[in-house]
Amino acid sequence: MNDQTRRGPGRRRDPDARRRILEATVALVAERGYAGVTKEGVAARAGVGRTTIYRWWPSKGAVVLEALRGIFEVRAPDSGDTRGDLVAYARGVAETLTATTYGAIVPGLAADLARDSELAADFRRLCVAPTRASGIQAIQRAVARGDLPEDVDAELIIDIIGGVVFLRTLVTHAPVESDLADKLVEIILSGHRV
Amino acid sequence: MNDQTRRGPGRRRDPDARRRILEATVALVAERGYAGVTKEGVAARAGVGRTTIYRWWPSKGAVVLEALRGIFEVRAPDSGDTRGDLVAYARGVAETLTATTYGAIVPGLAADLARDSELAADFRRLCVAPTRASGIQAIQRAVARGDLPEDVDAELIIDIIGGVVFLRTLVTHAPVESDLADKLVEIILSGHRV
Amino acid sequence: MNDQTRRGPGRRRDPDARRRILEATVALVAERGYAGVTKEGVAARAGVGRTTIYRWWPSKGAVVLEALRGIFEVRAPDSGDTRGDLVAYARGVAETLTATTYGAIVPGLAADLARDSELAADFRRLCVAPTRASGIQAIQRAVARGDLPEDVDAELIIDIIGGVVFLRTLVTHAPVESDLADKLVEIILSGHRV
Amino acid sequence: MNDQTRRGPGRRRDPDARRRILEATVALVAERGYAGVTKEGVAARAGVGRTTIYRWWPSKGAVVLEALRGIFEVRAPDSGDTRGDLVAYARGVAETLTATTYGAIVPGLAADLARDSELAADFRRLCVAPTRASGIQAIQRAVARGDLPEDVDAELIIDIIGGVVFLRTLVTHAPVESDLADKLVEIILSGHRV
DNA sequence: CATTAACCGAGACGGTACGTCGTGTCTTGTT
DNA sequence: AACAAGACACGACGTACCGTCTCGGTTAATG
Repeated sequence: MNDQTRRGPGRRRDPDARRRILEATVALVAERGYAGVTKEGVAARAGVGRTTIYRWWPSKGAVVLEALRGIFEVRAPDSGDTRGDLVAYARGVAETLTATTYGAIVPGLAADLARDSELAADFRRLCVAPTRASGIQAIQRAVARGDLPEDVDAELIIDIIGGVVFLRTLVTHAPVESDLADKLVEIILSGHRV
Repeated sequence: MNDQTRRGPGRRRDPDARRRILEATVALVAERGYAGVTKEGVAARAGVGRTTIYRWWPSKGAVVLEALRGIFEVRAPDSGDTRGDLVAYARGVAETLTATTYGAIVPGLAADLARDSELAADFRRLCVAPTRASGIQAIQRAVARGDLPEDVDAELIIDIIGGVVFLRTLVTHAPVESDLADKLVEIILSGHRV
Repeated sequence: MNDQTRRGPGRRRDPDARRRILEATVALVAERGYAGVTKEGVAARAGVGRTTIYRWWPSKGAVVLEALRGIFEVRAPDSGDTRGDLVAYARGVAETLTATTYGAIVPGLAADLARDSELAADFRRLCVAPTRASGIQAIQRAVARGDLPEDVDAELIIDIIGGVVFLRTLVTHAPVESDLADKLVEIILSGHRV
Repeated sequence: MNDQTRRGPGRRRDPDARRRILEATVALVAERGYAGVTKEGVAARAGVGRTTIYRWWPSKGAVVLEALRGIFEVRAPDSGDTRGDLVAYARGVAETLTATTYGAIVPGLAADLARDSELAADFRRLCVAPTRASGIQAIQRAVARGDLPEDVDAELIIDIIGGVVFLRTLVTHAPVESDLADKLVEIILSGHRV
């Protein structure tokens, strides 16, 4: 989020302070969930002045995002087997979304995203886009292989997979069964039978 | 949510106070979004003591839920045309989720749902269940008509429709195109071709 | 500063909280001087929410004023001996102004008075006026007795006494000798010899 | 306060930086009063690093003192007329103390003087002593002339003049009437009638 | 018909967190 | 060596809400 370029003379940013802040954030999210994270608490836990957080991040969401962006990563394999690749992708999405930390973050974060479009853009860029891109590539490979029609709406397929898991996790709190991935991929492939 | 049984001698609940609270809540949600609603603000706007809110609702989410549950209602038509009915349902869902008020509420509310399972249960019961039930009935009629196989996973179909719209509205902030409903229903019906 | 009149229904002001606040203020002034008093510190010491202080006093100066107004009290005796009464008054003023607590407060308080005219008015009304009035009465008795001319400027005499002590205490930090009162009164009486 | 001698190799003190700091201080005192002057603000206004201020002055009071010491200067004339000289001196004191800038500084500065004895010493040496010395000389000339007795307490007379004006300006906020100087000198001279 | 208790408005209270400002110390690179 | 720039930990500020609590009033069924 911040590069290491110089910015005129003066004391440089202290990488240790930033590290402690991010670690404290991770710990607090794990312990108390997104709502339980406060700048006050992070600063205290990190042994850092509250001002330092304000200096580098505009909002709580931004800190959490940077601290936890690593967890939002799913990659579709490239095995040559369309069904297998898509199922693996769907399973990855389901596992990530139902994992403890993710569940502790996303609902609260989503609320902030709705009010902070810059944060939302960062979230999409850092967390959503790479995963989606990986899924879309898998679909494009399937098209190349002739397993899906050329005019397939890859975005929509990705959204179907993500949407169902997202909805069940965050809204209906319905279980994400182990065979959900298979069922979804079955419908998607059948629905696009060439 | 509240019965009208007597409760000994003394004054009964003042329906006017409740009404003013709910109206103030609606107004505040519209003006400032879910996060902008506070018990303090509602009480002030409603000309009501803060205590009165505490007396009748356990949380801000509960007030908002009661004040706005009416907006969460989609019903699938019963025209005899499976595709038409499902498209109408999908369009209804999309329109509701993209409507101003809904967008102002759901992200914040979802954050509270994640921390308050009672509120989550109420939300599902009052807002989610009726809409889902209507969609499921439409699917059951399609099965009866022979348009969908008997072993169709109706829940999953409903979740596909809701999930895509939900995801795009709240997370990816992607546009919900006018032909989304058609595309979704096409995939679903093709994916279950008997 | 606040009377005990009703102000509509509701929980009444808690006299215990106010008492604890004022006591903590006195203690902090004694320990650390006026500049060492902070609302934060008072609240912590008094075991009180910071808000409670903000509710009842508009500024730190106002709290200190209420907590310590008792110390600003000098009364001229009425012995029938003009010189004796005035000397006693001057000695009282000198003793008060050189006393520990007073010295710890007044310079800092004076700085606030310069920026807060309401506070300044309260200070004059509560702390300055009664003492001055007592001195002026002594002068009027002297006039009645024929010890001072009828057209004497009583205010000026009071200000000479107070001014010298004030100046030495706060600005020049010069000692206030034990015979200062006698010398001052001598000059004043000689200067108005009838 | 600082000489221009060399001090080993390296860059010498930048007189321009000092000048800019003092000018910025004067401007800020005029605009916002003593309390409105901050090291941060001075540095920003002067286009100077905050460190530079710390290097040369130990406290805000010291900067203000150096920036504004010129305004604290009253000199008694030497006309040969005792009454006239003393009245002129008293008028000068009154005018200085009631002048805008002075009023903006002294109350706040006095608060700092009470806590910083070094600053207090500097203040007395630079601002108070010369003016007092001038007044005392006028009194000594009066004694030489036979207008005042030999054992007159010159310090006390100076303090009477300064004290009354000081008290009215800073504490009672009473007006300093145009004939105050005459009245004071009248009392003083009558009080020492030889 | 008087009692009486539930309900209501108002708001005081101890708190938590916010975002801002200033402080004094420090570090870095430039002149 | 002096300087600008500014990062850092810290402390205090004034504000906004929170959840709990205590009042005095109103009101309507019950005794």
